Amino acid sequence: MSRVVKKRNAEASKKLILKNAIKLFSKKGYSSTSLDEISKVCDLNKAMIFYYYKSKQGLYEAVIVKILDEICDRVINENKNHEDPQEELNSFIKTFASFACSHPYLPSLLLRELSDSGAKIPKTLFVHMKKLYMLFIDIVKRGEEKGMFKDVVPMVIYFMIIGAINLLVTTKELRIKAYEADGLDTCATCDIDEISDYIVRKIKKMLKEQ
Amino acid sequence: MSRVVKKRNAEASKKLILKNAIKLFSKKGYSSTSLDEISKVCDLNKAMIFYYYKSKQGLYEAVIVKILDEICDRVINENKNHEDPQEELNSFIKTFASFACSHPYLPSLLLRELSDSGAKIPKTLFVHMKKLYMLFIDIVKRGEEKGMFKDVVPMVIYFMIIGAINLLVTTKELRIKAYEADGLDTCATCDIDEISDYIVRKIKKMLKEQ
Amino acid sequence: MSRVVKKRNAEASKKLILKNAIKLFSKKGYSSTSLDEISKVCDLNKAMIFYYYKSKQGLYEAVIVKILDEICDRVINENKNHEDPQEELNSFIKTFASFACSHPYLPSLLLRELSDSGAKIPKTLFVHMKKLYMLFIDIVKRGEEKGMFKDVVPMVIYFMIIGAINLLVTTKELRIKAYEADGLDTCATCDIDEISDYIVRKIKKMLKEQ
Amino acid sequence: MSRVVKKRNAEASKKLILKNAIKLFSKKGYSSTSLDEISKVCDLNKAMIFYYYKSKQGLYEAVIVKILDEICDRVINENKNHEDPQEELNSFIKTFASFACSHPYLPSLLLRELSDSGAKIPKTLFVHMKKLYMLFIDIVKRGEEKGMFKDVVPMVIYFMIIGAINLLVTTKELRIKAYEADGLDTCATCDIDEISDYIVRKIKKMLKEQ
DNA sequence: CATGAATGAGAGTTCATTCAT
DNA sequence: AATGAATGAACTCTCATTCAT
Repeated sequence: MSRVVKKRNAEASKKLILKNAIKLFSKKGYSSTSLDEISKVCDLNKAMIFYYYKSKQGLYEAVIVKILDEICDRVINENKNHEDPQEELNSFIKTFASFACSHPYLPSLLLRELSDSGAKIPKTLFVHMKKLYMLFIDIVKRGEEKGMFKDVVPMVIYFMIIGAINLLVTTKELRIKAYEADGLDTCATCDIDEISDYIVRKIKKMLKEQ
Repeated sequence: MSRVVKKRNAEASKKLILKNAIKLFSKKGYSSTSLDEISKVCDLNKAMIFYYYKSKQGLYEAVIVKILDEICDRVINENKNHEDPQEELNSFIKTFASFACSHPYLPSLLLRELSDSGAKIPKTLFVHMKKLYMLFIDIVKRGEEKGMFKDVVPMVIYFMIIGAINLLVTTKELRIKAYEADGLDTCATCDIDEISDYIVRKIKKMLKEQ
Repeated sequence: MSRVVKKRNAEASKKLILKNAIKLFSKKGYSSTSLDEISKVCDLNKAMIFYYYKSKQGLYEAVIVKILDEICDRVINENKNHEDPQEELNSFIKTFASFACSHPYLPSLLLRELSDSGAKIPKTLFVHMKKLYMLFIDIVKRGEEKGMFKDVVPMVIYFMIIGAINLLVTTKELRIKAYEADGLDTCATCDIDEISDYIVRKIKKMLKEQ
Repeated sequence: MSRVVKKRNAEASKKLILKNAIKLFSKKGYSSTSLDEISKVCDLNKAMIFYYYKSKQGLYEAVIVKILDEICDRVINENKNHEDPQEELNSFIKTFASFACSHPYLPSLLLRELSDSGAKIPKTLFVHMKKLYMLFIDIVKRGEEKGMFKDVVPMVIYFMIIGAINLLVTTKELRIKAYEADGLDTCATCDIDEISDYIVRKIKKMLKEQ
């Protein structure tokens, strides 16, 4: 009956749980991820999850808040350096793309949550999702005022951008497989910078006057 | 102990299960949908699902194949009437959008599957997903050959189109809520025809030679 | 990581735990009361319960001993003033009833313990329960010797008295509800003095010689 | 991986579960009884309990209804033979006592439920408990009308009777132990008939005029 | 074809208890 | 004397799956 007692470092344990929860929830979705698994990966007792996050739902919300806060912060930060709305828009796209690529859980979580018949999304998530969209709206507004963007329906353009990037990131492996198997043109070898440059160029063309 | 045995022909029961499975899997996702629920909605015994579809996974694949086949057939059918690649592309977008709107399970399923760290997607599904994309590639190719489209990376454009439409359809309720709550510009009142017209216009602008 | 250590003298903390344990065990029973809850109500760390009372069972026994000691002391004290066995019996009944009423945990605990297939009752508890009964036997004996009580089987009479009082106290709310709902005659408005006067009168009639 | 499939007799399994649930809930109370234990005793899979009774609470209510219905039926049945309220009262007491003795779970369950801070008792239980009390009230009423009973507060008398009998039944083992250990007069050797005869005699004396 | 009884594995959650600090 | 981190076992409940009828 050897009872090995662990670390005893609250902050570390709490963070460890969150880190692994992000990974697993993104990979497998909410219901398919079990707390058993999370705790095993953390090498911590399952009860610790309840100790720190009250419930599975509580942990999940912590995960979402963490991820969305990070991407928002990053976008805001990058845009400090730009004054021109066009440049801001470019920066928005590139920042989002590179973040999505290096944190591939963001796209899957976003897609999964948004596809979960949206209306039931918990408030926390809702609020945090809005934040990112509002950053986008803001850029668009300023662009329109300066006469740089024409005929913009921000919701649709926003979904074109993040929809495409999200899908490109989450399907990466799949696209490689399809290319190897059937020689299908799936952009298998493009890296994220090429892709986001392309998107930037296309969106620019789309929004410019005339 | 009177046991009432329903007499229904086999085909009918099998179809009934598939129909309700489509509804429920789309609404709640794979793991959150229980076979108990599906069988109750069908007013059929749970064991029948195994009889016809072998397993939960088997039923799920049948669901996906059904949906993807339907959308492919629809796209092909609509395009019989067009000769011009630009018109074909427009038709592709509009057909997909209107189908997605009237079969709102398609977008959620597509997003969910694609966000499920794609590599594990079963072969059947894989094959069927490719079919739709190949229809798209085909249109693009012909457009390029005729010099109508320039600078096209089909995978990215494809994901822009279906990414945006999928997100717009699945977030419908959410966008209405956000509009009512905060007056946010979420395209809440646009109908799908306006939206797909807008997308058609923007994509056209994007692809036309300078 | 500032850790605020409460300074309270040991006795105070120990008593505080006992006090709240009495309340909670009586209200919800042994298994439905959690040490978490007790410690939260005390605003003390859960581990302190183990520090002072070794285990949940240990705390529970302390609770019971405390209660039974109190009621015994009270009965003994009140009877100092009486010489006549009949008056002592009356006093026993009234003291028990008024104590039960003002410490409503006594009846529930007694009933619960006695209904817990008695044989497993721990020794401490056993000893303390006997004490009260022996006070009763003593009164009866003297009454019989003086020829005042006839045909007394003390165990049965004892259970009639404390059985009735316990049930009346623990069912108070229930009886009010039943009266309000169905106009049932449940003695809903009687106060404890009327009731114990009635019991005294009836027991007297029961025991007096022909 | 030997999977032994059992009986396949619905009625039998359902009854078996109820039977063992009665035993265990009475012996250990609601929260201390685990469904694991019940299913093991039945040699049936735990899930069967949910299959037949939906939840632990559901099973518990079934248990209570069963017991209370049985005692009510028995009382009603025995009283068919009597016309005189005094005889009916005697019969009520004796029937209750002998039933309690041969179904010792009744007293513990009654005591436990009534001691559980009555107000939270579920409706089903509430209704069934009332039924027995109303049978009692009825007898008393007729006795008073015929001038046979005087000065009756039915709730108190009722609780004296069932309180005493319940306690005598549940403490049987305890009383024997106390007698053997300390020679205490605990009515250890009396059988239930002697006891109920004694109660009948005492209650009669209590209620008669003069 | 269809049913309902039965199962086993695992889910989220609670809780008494221990121990380093 | 007091704390909070950590544990393991148990609990209620769900679910995909099987099988006799």
